[in-house]
Amino acid sequence: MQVATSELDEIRAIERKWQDRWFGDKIFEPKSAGPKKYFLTTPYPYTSGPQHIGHTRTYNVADIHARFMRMNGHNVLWPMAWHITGTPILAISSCIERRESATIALYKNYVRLYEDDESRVEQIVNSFVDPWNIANYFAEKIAPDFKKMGFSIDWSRQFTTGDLVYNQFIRWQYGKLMELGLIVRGQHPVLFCTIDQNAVGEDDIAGGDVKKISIDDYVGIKFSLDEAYVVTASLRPETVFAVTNLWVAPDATYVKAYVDGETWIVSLESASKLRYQQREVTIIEEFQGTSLLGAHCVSPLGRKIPILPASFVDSDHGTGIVMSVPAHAPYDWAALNDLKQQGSTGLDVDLSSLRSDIEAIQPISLVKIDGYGDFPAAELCERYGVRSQRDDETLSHITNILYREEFYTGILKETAEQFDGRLVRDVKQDIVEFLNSRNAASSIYETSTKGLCRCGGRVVVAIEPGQYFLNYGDPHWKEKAFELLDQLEIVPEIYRAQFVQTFEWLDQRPCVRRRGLGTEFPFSTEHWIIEPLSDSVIYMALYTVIQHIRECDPKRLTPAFFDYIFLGKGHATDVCQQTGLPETVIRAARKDFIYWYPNDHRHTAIAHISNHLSFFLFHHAILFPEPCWPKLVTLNELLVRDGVKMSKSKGNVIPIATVPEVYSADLVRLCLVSIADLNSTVDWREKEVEMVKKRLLRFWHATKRDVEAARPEYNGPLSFASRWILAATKAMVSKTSEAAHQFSYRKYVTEAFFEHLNRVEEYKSMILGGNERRRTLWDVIDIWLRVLAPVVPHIAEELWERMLKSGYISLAEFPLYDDLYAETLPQKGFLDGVISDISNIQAAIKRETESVFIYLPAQWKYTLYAVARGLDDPSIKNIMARAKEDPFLRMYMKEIAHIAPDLAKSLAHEALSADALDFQAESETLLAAKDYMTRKFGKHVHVCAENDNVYDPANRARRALPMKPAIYVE
RNA sequence: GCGGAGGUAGCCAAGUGGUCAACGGCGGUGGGCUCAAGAUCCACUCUCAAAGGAGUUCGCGGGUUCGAAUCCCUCCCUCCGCACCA
Repeated sequence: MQVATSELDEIRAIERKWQDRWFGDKIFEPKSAGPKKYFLTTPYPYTSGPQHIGHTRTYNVADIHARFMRMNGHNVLWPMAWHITGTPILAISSCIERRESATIALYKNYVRLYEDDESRVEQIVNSFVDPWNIANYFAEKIAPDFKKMGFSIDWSRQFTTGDLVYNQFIRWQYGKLMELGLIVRGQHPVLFCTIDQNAVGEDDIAGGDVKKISIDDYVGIKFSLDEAYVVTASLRPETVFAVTNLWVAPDATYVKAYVDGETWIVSLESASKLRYQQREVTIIEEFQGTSLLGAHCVSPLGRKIPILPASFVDSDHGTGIVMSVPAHAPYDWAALNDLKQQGSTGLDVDLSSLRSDIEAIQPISLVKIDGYGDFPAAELCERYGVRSQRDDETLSHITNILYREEFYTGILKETAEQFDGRLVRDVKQDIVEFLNSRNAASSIYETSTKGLCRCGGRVVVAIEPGQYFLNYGDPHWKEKAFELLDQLEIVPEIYRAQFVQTFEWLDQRPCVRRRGLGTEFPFSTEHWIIEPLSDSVIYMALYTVIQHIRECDPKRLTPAFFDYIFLGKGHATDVCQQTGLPETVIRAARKDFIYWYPNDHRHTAIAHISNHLSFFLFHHAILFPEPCWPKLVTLNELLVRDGVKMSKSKGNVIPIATVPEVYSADLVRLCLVSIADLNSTVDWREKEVEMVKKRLLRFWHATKRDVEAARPEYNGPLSFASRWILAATKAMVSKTSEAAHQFSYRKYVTEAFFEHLNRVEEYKSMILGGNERRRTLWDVIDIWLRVLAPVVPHIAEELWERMLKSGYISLAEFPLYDDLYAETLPQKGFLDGVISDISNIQAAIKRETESVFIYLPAQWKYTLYAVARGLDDPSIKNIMARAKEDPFLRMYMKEIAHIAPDLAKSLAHEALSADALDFQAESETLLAAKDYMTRKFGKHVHVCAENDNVYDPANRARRALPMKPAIYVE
């Protein structure tokens, strides 16, 4: 917001003017007919709040490309709709209902972007207790925001994923998947709120966006104690071979309970959490942890081990009972150490009766890892200076280090009996089976960290019975998906590997949830809602027909109808009879679908590769025939601000709604593509924006002046400078066109905007005025504006109008490349070299000078160069030999011997010979630029030739070489 | 750990076999303009030399090549994804 704004006012007014005209005239709503159709899609926004400049990056790339394609004669359809499915909107709604101040403040700020009246803001936010109001409010506001960016979207095809039409469409999709046997049922652990009695997502968890909670799959290991099992929970079951004792928290409450018919001893908290995991739990008695102390239980391996107290044990984690493996677990080592040096436990427990047990404990070494001895936990505790089990931070840090090291590189020792020599990471499943064979293992889920639901309830792991899954692991489905992927073009191509990776790894995935907005799952009497990532994968197809069916009675939109329009199954007349829909509607929908599908191009952010985009491809592969498969996916990286990720909590988000006030649409559009290529992060920095703004204004003011009058009359000859700028403009057309086809829009704007602006300014300093210049600039601008139009359409449109052009530049034809005057390009390169040499020399001599003499080399030197270039092997020896054969060159053998070494060297550089000029071209260039150079250096510039008997006091002329004339400054 | 991307001058960042001491921007220095500031323009901004020159540079270390920022190998470091979350 540091950007000074007033000088942009004129641009902003222009932007509003053209947006009104474009959308008023509906120029971005294509006819469903004609050659070269181009169907482009981008994600429909999730309407839980306003869009920010980060989202804008994606749409900006899409828009620039859409505009480029349109100007290149394509019939472009780029529609937009609104995603409202899922729990986030619901979560916000319930926060507002609970009058949660942070959420209310946040949403008031959002609404203030659009409303001036504070009482109205209040009223709108209050209405958000109904989630539909949130969805609808932001859907209505994001569209105008996109218009303010000038995005060339067809707004006539909007829908939301909560519309009845959409629900029918999704039911058809899931009906198909069901028929194909791709939906399966199963049990599945989820995060669950104990108050809401519902599954929770990241958005439901307090601080869930910062502190991620995941589900850990623990192995419960049963230790016999009389008729009961003392159950521990471990992520590393192999350590059962090195267990020396168990730890309990003496102050905590434990229970003896029937769990699925067995008697378990676990903490009270654990018992209640187990109930959520489809277990039958009946508590028999409660007691304090102290009463377990000193008991000896029997490990699954038959070892007798004592139960001891430890203060680090959390009764609310796992089962509240910990398997002690002092050799490999830093906490255990520290706790054991505390006990052995009595008094440092920090617990009010009488250890006297446990003394002999404690003394008897010896750590058991189990895992071999490089760089450590038998007891890595001990080594790490010493290295990090752990004093007691209460050094929680250090212990948790070194536990992580050690567990990772042991898990990925550790090898089990003979202590592990039949698992001796196995890699730790490979052995987990076998250990579980081994324990199971002794009825000593049981699966227990626990959250990775403790969390609360926004409603205040505890988040625990629950097992949902009868969850529906999409079976992405189905071999036939996978095969089809890979087939599609092989044909799919991906830009930037580097992301293909991530798709392959995702495709290989995709397996069963839950596709319904207990709550949220969306489409009810059609094959269950229970209440299941198809979740957001599962209902948003083939909606592109709906865009092609929505205008025909929007007004239809949704009940008539049966599977038979969708089968016909999307798959061509059956006959229109039959469908008409079955559904009661007008046959014209059915036929028109089918026709439009056939015209627009496939989705030629989908552009989105890389975050979607491992989910949305892969699902998009999977579903298309199985539901649609090959000709309807997507053709191209392009991707962009994310956007950060001053090196920091934008997020609500950091308060560094720039909403699109503020763009027209703080910046300008064209400015933001230009910045977003000029800062970084698709495959790198855009870092939004005000300084850089400021720089781009200055250039943009410079372009605007200069070009505005250049097109002030009508096209000037000029029929005279064109000077070198004019021919060069025309050729350079055409070369720019060719370079940008190529860049656009490769989606290198950064290159596109660098070439078309920044560099060309410099070139035009240089041209203006080469030729000061007159009709030739005015006329040439006019012709340059005519081409230039059309190249810039996709990026800065508003300014381009305005200047186009001021040039008295008819029609929108947005719909004009992209300029074509031709090579008229192309010979001036190497000449200009030569001139630049000479100018830079003169500058160098001038800078080096540091004294007042008046004149510059440029000496072009003698003709024989050009001959020598031409001869040398013709050699297969231009070595010094060969050059000399060949020169000797030439009667003309033979006269200069002494000089040639001097030049040959450098010549041989420079000929190794292929490029030098490619743009070689002859004497004629070089002298023409220098003479044409003489006045320009004189002005530039403020000195008389003289162009002479080496043989002229010319003024040459320093005897420099003899150093002249082709492409490198001699220079004397006096 | 697996998979992916990347490490380039004070900072950001282009460049993927020779036109590379390496585009561009920021920052810095000097200068023009101005009463002055801002804005703007010009020059310089690795080291040395100072008539267009030389040397040493592109994470570390090796290798291939007439020639490497660019290709190959070892290592070090950073970022992203690894699921039920949009």
